[in-house]
Amino acid sequence: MPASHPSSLLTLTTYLLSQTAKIAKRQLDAQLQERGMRLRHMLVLAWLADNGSTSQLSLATNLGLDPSDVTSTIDDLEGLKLVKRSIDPSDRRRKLIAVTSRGATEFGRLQDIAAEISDDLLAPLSERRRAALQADLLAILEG
Amino acid sequence: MPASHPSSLLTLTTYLLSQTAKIAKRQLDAQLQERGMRLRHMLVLAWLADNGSTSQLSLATNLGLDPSDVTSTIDDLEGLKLVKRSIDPSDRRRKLIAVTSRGATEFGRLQDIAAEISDDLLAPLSERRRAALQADLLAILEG
DNA sequence: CTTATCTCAGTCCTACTGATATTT
DNA sequence: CAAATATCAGTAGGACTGAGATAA
Repeated sequence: MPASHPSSLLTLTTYLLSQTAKIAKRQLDAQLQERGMRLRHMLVLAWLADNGSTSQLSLATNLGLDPSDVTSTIDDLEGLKLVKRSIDPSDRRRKLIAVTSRGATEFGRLQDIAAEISDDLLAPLSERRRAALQADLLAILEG
Repeated sequence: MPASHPSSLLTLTTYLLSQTAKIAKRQLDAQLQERGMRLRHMLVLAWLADNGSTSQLSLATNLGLDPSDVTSTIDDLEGLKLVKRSIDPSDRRRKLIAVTSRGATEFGRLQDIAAEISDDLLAPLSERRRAALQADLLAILEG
């Protein structure tokens, strides 16, 4: 965490983006760590919650993770009883990863935690500006 | 680079922040790499351009870098003839780091490059919205 | 036989730690 | 002697690579 910022970078929106993102990331990481997880574990849970069971490879490609990292991430989540591996009957090379009910409620908590961190961070902005920020970032990501 | 995003995270502003920041970071990193640098080298150049000569430790604390990393970063910059070390006469433990004239012009180029990346990324937004985004992010960082 | 999926061991790179030299 | 600054060697951890195992 920088104690100050080079003022010639403060006009650079991308610098500001990186700095604010870093703050949010750290806070969420800290919370996740207390639960034996990291960002990628939450990413996987989110994907599964949204899209249902999928193979590990599809998790890797969709989430931009390395397949070998997915293996260990699923290992961890399975150890926490948050997901479950099962062999895809239609292609027995694949393992279908599914969230357990415990995993679903845990992901719900993680969402709450993340939303709270987000709210805290955005506290200096009015409701209206938060919505605008949200929309703008989405537009950038899609652009 | 994720091929898609878990839709339940798209409502999370901090997630969007992280994703957009990641894109910008990658692009800048790629440009810097072609010049034998990384983000921290640019950070150091920016700080020195703004604040004049300082010790390595002050660079470390102000920029949130590890002192041992500052050593190697300055080594690199010195190798590129962009900065110069000299012993602080008033405290001979300290080394004062100063940008060379070549370092100053190089930092100018880096600013241009970074501004271009920033502009490209923000292209989907109107001028007005970009200004608002800029202001909002600053407000968050100060908050 | 070739390809796809998952796993694992090993490698590379980065960040950090601890120790040292020098000066205050 | 104790504290501050810079350096460097070593360590720990993460990300990625390549090869192996199983199945299609």
